[in-house]
Amino acid sequence: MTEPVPAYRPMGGPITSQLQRQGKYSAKVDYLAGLNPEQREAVLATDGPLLVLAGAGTGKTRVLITRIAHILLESRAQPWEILAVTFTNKAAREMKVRIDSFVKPLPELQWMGTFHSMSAKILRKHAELVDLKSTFTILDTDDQIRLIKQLLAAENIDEKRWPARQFAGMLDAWKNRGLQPKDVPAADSSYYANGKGGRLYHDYQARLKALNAADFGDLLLECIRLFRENPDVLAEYHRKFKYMLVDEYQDSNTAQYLWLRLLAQGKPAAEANICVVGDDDQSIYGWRGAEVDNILRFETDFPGAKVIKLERNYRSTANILKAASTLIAFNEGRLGKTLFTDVADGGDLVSFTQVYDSEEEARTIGEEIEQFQRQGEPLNSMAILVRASFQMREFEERFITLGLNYRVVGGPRFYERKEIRDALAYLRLVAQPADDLAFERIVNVPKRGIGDSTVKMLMETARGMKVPLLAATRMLVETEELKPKQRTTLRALIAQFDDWAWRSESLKPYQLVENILEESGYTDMLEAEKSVESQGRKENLKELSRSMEEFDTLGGFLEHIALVMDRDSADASDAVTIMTLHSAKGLEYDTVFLPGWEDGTFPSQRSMDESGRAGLEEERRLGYVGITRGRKRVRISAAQNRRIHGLWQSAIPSRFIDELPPDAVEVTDKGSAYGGYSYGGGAASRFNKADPFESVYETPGWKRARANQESRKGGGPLTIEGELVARSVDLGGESSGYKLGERVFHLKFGYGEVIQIEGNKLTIDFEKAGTKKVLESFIRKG
DNA sequence: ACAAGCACTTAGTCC
DNA sequence: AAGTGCTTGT
Repeated sequence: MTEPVPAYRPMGGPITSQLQRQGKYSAKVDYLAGLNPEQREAVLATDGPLLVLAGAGTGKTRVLITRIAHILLESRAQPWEILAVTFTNKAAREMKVRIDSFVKPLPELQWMGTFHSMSAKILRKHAELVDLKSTFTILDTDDQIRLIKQLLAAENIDEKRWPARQFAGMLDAWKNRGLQPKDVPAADSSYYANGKGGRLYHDYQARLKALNAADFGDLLLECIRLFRENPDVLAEYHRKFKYMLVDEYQDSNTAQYLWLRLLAQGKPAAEANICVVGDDDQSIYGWRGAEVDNILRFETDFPGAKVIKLERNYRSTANILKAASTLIAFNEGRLGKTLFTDVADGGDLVSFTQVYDSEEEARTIGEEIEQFQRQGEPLNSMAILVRASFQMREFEERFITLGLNYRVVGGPRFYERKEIRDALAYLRLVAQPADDLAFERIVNVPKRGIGDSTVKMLMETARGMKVPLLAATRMLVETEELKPKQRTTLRALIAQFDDWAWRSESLKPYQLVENILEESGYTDMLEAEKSVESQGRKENLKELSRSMEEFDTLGGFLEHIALVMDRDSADASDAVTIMTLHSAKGLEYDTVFLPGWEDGTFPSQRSMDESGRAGLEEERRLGYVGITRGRKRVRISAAQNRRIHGLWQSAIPSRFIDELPPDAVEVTDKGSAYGGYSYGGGAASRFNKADPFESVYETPGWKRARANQESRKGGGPLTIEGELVARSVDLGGESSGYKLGERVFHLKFGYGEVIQIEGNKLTIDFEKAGTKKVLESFIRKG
């Protein structure tokens, strides 16, 4: 394994220019120096399949980058012949930047990016082979939901009983598993809306084609279909990609796995130049369909694959590593890596603090941050990592009062704001006249007097003539069918769009959007509002236009926003970072705060309810990810009281606290003075057998999950049975389960008497609350 | 066509 | 506590 190290190539001089002329690269530094033997081996083993199991902070990214640099410097491949897939755009961007410090000239790695963006790129080239045009729109979750709602309405499916979100979730799961409509198992497809699930999927796909659109899942799925149905296209990419690298392989789902395998098939499995890097202990996307099994079976898929483990941690102190290792050891079925460090000094103990409520938590952390700041620590070296984004607000509010500079990563998203989405809808419709979802969104924004009935007429015409809404409108305004007022309005709107489309050829995207906002009356609408909010909206739109300046084409910009939903990445100011544990993966900070370690919040109750033990283990890995982000200091806290859905709930510290090693953790309890739950034995309390939550698997959530699983095993598709029962309860209509004059009880309004029945809606004269119209499902017999 | 008011829901993590 | 979507009133 000690292969000879290539000689250091000096920079500058005639050699470099000669290399450059040949399209070759030279090293800026001795890039192999400083790598440990395992890392070096992982860099040099360029040919044949390679699995790198890299624990947190073991220099995984460095290995990937050095490996790419090595391939380029050895002239084994050109930049465009290297496919490097990451899971986040952040990771891709970071790698591009870091490669700059190794190699010159800066190679243009056009095939480095997320699975989704690489797939989109391939799909645009061959769109017509999967019934799309190369200008297809990428739908986000919001568009997806609206589309599903339309389908549900068309099928007369009650959206109350069968929420669109639920179907979106199922669609997502199918697509993550690489299933086309025809592949969906019968049990799955019969689950939703009394067996309409499968057909809805089919209809949904048909609608996407009509809209010339693809959702996130399609980007991969349609790419897979493209490869399968067009061997010649696939062969083209086999020839193209000489080396493939995959980061965070433990997070790949089945569709991504299939996608990769198709691309790797250009050579016999044992000769495929594919390198995957991952850490089973950091698998935190199971809910998104990630299959840890992918990493476990790599050696089977690629026989003779070399496996290299990276276990030497360069990031954290011994105490932090000990805390993380002890916690993760509670999981079963690991590949079993053990992180170690050479540094003798253990460093600061990991701290655990209990506070009274989330407000005090924000206050305490704010004070600590200010203290570190006074000691000369830059704010950039500190981060607060939360389980769920609703926890962020409290910190933001506190930091605003303190005047503490902070930055939120992946919080309330810029591109999901209403005004931004409106502006984007205008742009989408200009770029893509078949984008009916965009048309519907803006046809009456700002208000033009185009109401539901007019829109309905447009939609009927569009459906009848099988053309997009914009085209249907274009025709309708030439007839007598519309009322004069609407006809004039729509005719003007069409003319505007034609004009914008024309101008989009010559104007830069940011100029176009400014014109559109001005001419559509959107800016005037905000002016007229005069509210504090509308001021902020105008600011956001300016920000949008600014962020568009770097784009030369409208299509390029729209692609960017669909796939790259992160914002102000270029903010250079010194600020504390607030983000979720999920988006923190791959990052590191000197000081890391981990608030909200309360049972139910973290580990999340829903995760445990839905996925039982597997869910709990994924939460534990999330904890492991959180702790291992810290270089010098990790400060965990838990609130005794937290407000959830506007109600105060008391909470006990996370069970994970009990799984931390007592000798690496220091416990300070700020909350006990207020009474309430008093935390007993510090990190050592896991030895206290009297603790009712001592066993992880006896908590209410776990019991519930287990009960669910039992019933599932019980036989037959649980879902059909469950549904049939539910339906027989209220076949609704006139045969409501209630009679006029009957005494009933409502959770919120108390007792009352039924005075009118319309289907599942009952009018009830409540004793205290007066007469209300209430859904049947919210009352019970009194 | 649109605004206001009300009942009911919602807050899990991301490309 | 804040947001959605439905119903009612203008």
